[in-house]
Amino acid sequence: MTATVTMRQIAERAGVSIGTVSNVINETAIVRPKLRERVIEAIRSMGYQPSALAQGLRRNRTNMLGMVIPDITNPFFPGVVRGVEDVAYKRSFRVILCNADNDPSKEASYVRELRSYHIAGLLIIPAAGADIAGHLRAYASASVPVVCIDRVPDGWKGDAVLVANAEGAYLATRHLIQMGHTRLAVITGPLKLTNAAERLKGFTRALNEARIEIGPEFVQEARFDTESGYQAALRLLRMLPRPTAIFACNDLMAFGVLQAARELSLRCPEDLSIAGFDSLEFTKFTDPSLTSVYQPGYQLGATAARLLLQRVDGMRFAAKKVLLPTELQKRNSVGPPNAIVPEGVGRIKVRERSDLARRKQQV
Amino acid sequence: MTATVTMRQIAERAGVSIGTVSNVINETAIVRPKLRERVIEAIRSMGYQPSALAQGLRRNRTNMLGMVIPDITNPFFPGVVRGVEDVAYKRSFRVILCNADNDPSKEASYVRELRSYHIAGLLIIPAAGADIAGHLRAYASASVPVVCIDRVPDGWKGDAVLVANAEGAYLATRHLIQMGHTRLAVITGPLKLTNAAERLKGFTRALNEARIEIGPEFVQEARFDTESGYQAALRLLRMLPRPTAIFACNDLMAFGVLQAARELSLRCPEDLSIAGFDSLEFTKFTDPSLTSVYQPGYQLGATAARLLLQRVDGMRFAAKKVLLPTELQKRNSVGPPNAIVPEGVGRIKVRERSDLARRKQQV
DNA sequence: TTGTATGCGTTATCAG
DNA sequence: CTGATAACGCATACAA
Repeated sequence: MTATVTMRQIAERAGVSIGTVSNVINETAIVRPKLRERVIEAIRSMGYQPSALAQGLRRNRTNMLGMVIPDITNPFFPGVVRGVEDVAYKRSFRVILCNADNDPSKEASYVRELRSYHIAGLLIIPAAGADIAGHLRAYASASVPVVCIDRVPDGWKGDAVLVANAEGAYLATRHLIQMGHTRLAVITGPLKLTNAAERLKGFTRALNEARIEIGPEFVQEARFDTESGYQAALRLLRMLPRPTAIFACNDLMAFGVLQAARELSLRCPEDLSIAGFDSLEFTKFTDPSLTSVYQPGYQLGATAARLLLQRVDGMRFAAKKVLLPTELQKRNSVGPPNAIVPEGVGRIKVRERSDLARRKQQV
Repeated sequence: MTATVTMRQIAERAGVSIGTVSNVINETAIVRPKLRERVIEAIRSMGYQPSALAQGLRRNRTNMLGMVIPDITNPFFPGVVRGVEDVAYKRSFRVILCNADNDPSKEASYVRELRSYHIAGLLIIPAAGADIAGHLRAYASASVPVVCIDRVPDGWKGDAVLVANAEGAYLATRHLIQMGHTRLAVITGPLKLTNAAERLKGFTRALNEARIEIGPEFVQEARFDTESGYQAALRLLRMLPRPTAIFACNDLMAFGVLQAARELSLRCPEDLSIAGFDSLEFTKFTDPSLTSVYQPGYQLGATAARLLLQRVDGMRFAAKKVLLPTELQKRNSVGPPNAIVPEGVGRIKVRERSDLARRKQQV
């Protein structure tokens, strides 16, 4: 039942006024060294810690950042969260993490509610089909900055940090084409998401450049998770003729494709080439290891947090749209169609450095 | 520059006193229907939302839960966090997520600081070597409940939700022994962590029961990450005679073993059997798929959150130590030593249901 | 049943 | 430089 120690008690102990204590703590005025010492000593000995609540109420702003994400169990997001948190921590900001669970109403409720905490800023990876832009503008009009990550809701004109989705998808698709594939299929994410739409664009551009045409049934929309990727792959692989290569627009769905291929006894890459997007740590351990487009999750979060904190610091500049590069990482799930794997194209044996270590170094 | 709307404005708009508004919101007194309607209408039309800060300050408690974890990018933890968050959300509690980064001082600083937010309760997965029990007791003496998850710091006598670590390790080891292995090695987590120590105990017990003795060099301590697992595996696999089976005390380290084996051109399971712990979603996609001890991460978090909220609700009972069951999941990384894989023991082909779906269903 | 007034722990403004 | 004192937005005891 230790009562929390307040400024008042510090003031009494140090024999000064409460205002002086505040001045010492916030260096908001010069305090005579003698008093200053006494105050500091009192704070130390009594283990005083300012109430973040009272501070927030008074200052009308806290040191909390809100972060709303679709689902922390999607393995792409932890890295993003970590990037945010590391940057925030260094600047003494804390993160309230909210899983919108891909549910627009839950997302809206989080976004609305976070305002009541007087957060200093909001980071959001918008859910599919969410009509959230209005809520976000409410922040702007209360001068609480918002930065969108990874995707952008309809009608969003503010800051955003994204990756080169179209470019990455283009590279992956071109790679498949260069390996000789012409019957290519794609499994997209929910096309309402800007990143999913962009990836499809990249895929299509590569096809157009190579003058390859595919039927609409070779474009399957799924939900960025393993299960829906698996289902989509089953649909594709039961078609006749079936595709010789599938570009899955994220790794989870690519895993689903892997699983479907395995069940249908299709060898990868001999019978089916698979490329993914994300290049998660695990892609190098799958059977076969997965060729995938790397996107810098940690950097995405860290960059967004830095941008947000600039706004929090009051910096004014035109809405920024930061685009982080993607990069095709070739592994073993892609090969020529229906052919013996040529010498040297097969197993790639690399000792990769831990991605996290690499990413953190770049912060 | 929309000023936030306060109770006072609602009161004016509805033509009542601020106290009445409060009474309507909190149902803390019966309000005449007519006034009540006016207040509710005012709240709706003005988009009023109570300040969580002011409420917290006044009530001396918020609806935030603190959650301190070692590192969200360790793929075991997101499920735990998700379990916590789902339970918390349903009860209208929010989660402040803190990555201690396996750094005891960062952990301590988070734990100390969270108090200043007047959180309703604290959930913590303690870091290795952290002398945090004292800080946690400070919560108890301020009657803020604390529940430890997955591990327990030295000297912790309070609530905890753990898994049957020793039992799981015992099962995995016995399985290896039953396959005929006698030169078994183990790669443990940091032995200061109770869960790591428990897993080693289970391993040892299985060995003792089978009257198998191994040299101390076959017990390698690592850090629960892929890299340290990889290094430990290299040390083990360069020994003569080398182990025919390695039990890695979590899946990340098992992936490291897989990588080391691959580099040394050892076939798994023919030349080396590998068992892990966690049974992450990905274990079924690795090459070969990984035999591993499943621990219910989502349930771990959900259970801990429920226990914590009972305390938050003021329930009094003796400190509880909840033990969730573990379960050996056999896949393809374990086989008999130096032998042809017998018929039927080899490839396992199952269409497993998504773990997340299963876990959520159990909430 | 409703209104008024006080205080939660700070910060910030002003006299002194 | 330092000490009172008034908010910040809300809950609550008490008066009406």
